[in-house]
Amino acid sequence: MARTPAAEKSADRSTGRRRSGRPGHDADSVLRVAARVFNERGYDGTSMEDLARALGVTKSAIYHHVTGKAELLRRSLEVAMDALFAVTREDAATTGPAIDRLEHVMRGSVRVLVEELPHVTLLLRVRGNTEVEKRALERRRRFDHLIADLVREGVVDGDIRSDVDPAIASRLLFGMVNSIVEWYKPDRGLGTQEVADALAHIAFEGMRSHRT
Amino acid sequence: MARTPAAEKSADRSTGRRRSGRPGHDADSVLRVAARVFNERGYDGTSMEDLARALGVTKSAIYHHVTGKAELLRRSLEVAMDALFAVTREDAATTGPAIDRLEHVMRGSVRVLVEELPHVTLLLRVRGNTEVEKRALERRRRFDHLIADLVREGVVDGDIRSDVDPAIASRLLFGMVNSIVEWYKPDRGLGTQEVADALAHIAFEGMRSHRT
DNA sequence: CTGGTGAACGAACGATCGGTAGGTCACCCA
DNA sequence: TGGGTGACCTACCGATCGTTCGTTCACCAG
Repeated sequence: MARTPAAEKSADRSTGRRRSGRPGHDADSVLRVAARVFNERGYDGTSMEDLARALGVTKSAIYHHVTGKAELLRRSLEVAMDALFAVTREDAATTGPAIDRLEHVMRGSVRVLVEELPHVTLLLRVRGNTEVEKRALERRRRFDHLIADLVREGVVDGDIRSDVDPAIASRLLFGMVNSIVEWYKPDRGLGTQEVADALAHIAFEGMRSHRT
Repeated sequence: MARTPAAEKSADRSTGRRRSGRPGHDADSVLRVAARVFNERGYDGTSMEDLARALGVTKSAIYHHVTGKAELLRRSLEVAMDALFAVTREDAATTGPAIDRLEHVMRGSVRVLVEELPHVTLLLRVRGNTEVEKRALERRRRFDHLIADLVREGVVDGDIRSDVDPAIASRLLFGMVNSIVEWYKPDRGLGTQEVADALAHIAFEGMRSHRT
């Protein structure tokens, strides 16, 4: 089990400070690579060998940084959920008309989704087989309820059309948001703003053009 | 490895004709169960043992009906893609204004998605690691291009607003459609029609209510 | 140049993976 | 009543899985 030269190395942390000890990966760089590989091959389809190869180290070296495969998944899902819930606690998400709060959460979700693409992608593919996944799904459900409540409020306010079931509408809405992970490529020139604008346009005004 | 009593048995085929030989599963009933279990645990997360347990037979019995795990996936994905492409060949999908053809394909996709839920769900989770998955992704890409073309045509016709990039719009649109597999439950009273109507409403007219 | 520290090493573990070989069982029809 | 047929069984294979063990390596501060 030899180390291969073509391997992803850990960039120095944000601070230029060098650490003591033998240089190499730390827990964060392992997590970052793991999330990427999990997305490429699927969590179950990724072996610790696959991870080790992507890291340029042997399998056993990974266990120096994390307790096991499940912890890598857990930490990745936590990063994603923490970022999403942070959006729902921002001022613009808690004050003002419901429809504006909804738009803020939508746009914030797009931002988080782009910034933490690998982690959020992983989150959206979780099926709930293990205990770790069940906990993540639980949190996701709370997030979804929050969205559905906003839509319901918007209908009561008269800002959102009442001829579509809020439960269905909120699901379709965030189905559209979440689908971004399926095609968004960070290095394609397309920015968060453009995606969020297109999303908000379609979601609130629709695609049909109303000629004057 | 004993057979358990609580097992899903093959219903007789559409024709009441009894087959000769020992009663039990056939290739179709195995495929149906496999697709369901693949969705519950993920393809990679599903062992042939898991399948055998769900079928109420031993692992080796499965190989009497199919050549292996990969064939089960291949056949499931083919069912899904065949059904989706069938929609694009219907009259209403090939004649008339682009925006109407687009709506027809959207509604048809919802119908297929509900009718072949397990197979389509599996299709939408494919990552392209094996050769079988790569072929399915190739077909999906052709389908997506077809949609994008319809949106572009609709813009040219003046029926679809031109202030959103057709490439982004078509992706968001079918992201919304495809997200249905994440929450739709056939036994919940919610029909294809209601979902398709809500979808068409949001997609074309948007969620905002325009008071008179 | 030495001791502390952090990272990575080779070798192996028990379990489980997808798949195979060859015989057995249960049903229908003649 | 006995073929023919289709479904299923037990027993096992080599490979790979996630994980653990004890040791070794590379760097920095003193």
